[in-house]
Amino acid sequence: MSDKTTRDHIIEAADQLFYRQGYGYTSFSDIADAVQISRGNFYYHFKTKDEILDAVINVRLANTRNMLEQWEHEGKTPQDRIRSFIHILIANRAKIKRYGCPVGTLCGELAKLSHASQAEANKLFTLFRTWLRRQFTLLGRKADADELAMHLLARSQGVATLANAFHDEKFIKQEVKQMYDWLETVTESSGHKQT
Amino acid sequence: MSDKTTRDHIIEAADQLFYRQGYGYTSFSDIADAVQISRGNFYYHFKTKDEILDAVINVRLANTRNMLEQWEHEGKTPQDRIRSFIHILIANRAKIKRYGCPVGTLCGELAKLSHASQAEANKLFTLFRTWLRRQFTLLGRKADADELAMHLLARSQGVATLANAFHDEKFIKQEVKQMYDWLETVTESSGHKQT
DNA sequence: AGAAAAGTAGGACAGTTGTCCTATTATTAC
DNA sequence: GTAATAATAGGACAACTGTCCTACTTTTCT
Repeated sequence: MSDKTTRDHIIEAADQLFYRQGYGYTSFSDIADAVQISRGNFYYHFKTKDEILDAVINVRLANTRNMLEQWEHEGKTPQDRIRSFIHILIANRAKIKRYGCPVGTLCGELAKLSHASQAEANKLFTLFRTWLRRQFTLLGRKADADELAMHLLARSQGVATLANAFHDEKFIKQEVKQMYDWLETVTESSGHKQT
Repeated sequence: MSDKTTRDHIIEAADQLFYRQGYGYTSFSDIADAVQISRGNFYYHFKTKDEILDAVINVRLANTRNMLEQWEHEGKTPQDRIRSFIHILIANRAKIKRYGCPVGTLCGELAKLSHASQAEANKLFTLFRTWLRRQFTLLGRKADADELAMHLLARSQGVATLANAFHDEKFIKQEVKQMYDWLETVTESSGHKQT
């Protein structure tokens, strides 16, 4: 173990810093300091800042895929799996309170920057969207599966944004409970046709 | 009319640029160019960048207060007034698609920056929250008025975030319709419990 | 052991940032 | 009309940015 290369350490540090401070406010020096490496050496591993960003996004994409796959295996029913998604708000509530949602804040920042990697970052959203859509389809809501997926995604994003602004963890719990309830109603009416 | 001082023009330009590009990515030069003023003269009106930010936030606070007051007068019922709130997602859908929510993105950025004006910016959220809470109270939902207000705020934020990421206006309309429906259910159950 | 490759350090570079100063012009007050 | 004040322009300043180069050290391979 601990076979991580310097490159991996850089990506890891950048990942954290991009989340906590944002991409634009994180400098080469910040990352170099965190990894305890000289700024010169840095250039050996990454030519540009955009290259680091791409690497970070790719790592996040890989991690997300793994997480979704695990949920897929762990959850016996689509409801269980969707509950796993909702639960990340609880599991990460402390960080969300301080830094917001890693996906939402990154995509938001890159949008303002009109950054070239915007599309890549949005794939993180798409990953969740597609996965959720599949779960809702399995739930018998094929017709509005995507709508439901987007709805749930949006609610998660809203919760993260407000929890961050108001520094309020209790609000997260409050909303998560409502999301679980909402999921029940979706499940119940799954055979029929109702919202 | 057109009695706006140079100072006002600066604030106006900064307001726009902060929304479109974000606070951190907007430089003195950007604003000076927009107002067609030299960077040197700029310093005469604002000593620091933070001063401009504070001025912009104050203008936004004032505008928001006016807007809420207008809704208060226009709407005959609390339902009408809350509908006015929901409707801004529709009215501003083009800008939201491109730049996200002005309040949410600013607060998010300042949170990452740990900026001193964070609390001031959050007052924008509080303004909506308090106003919505009052409307829900008038609706007979005194007990959970704040909860409902936060819920609606969160949903708006989530819609804005995703509409921005996916560049999707149709999603806004879709969710707004659901929010109107949700408001109906909140309204219905209000009279029965208590008046 | 010695050669080749991989990794590291330190600093140069030009550009931009926010801040600040001074000289000059426009406006106002008496 | 002249003095005082307000407003503007242009540029200096140090600090920082991302990028890039070169010299040095460590590791790997034969």
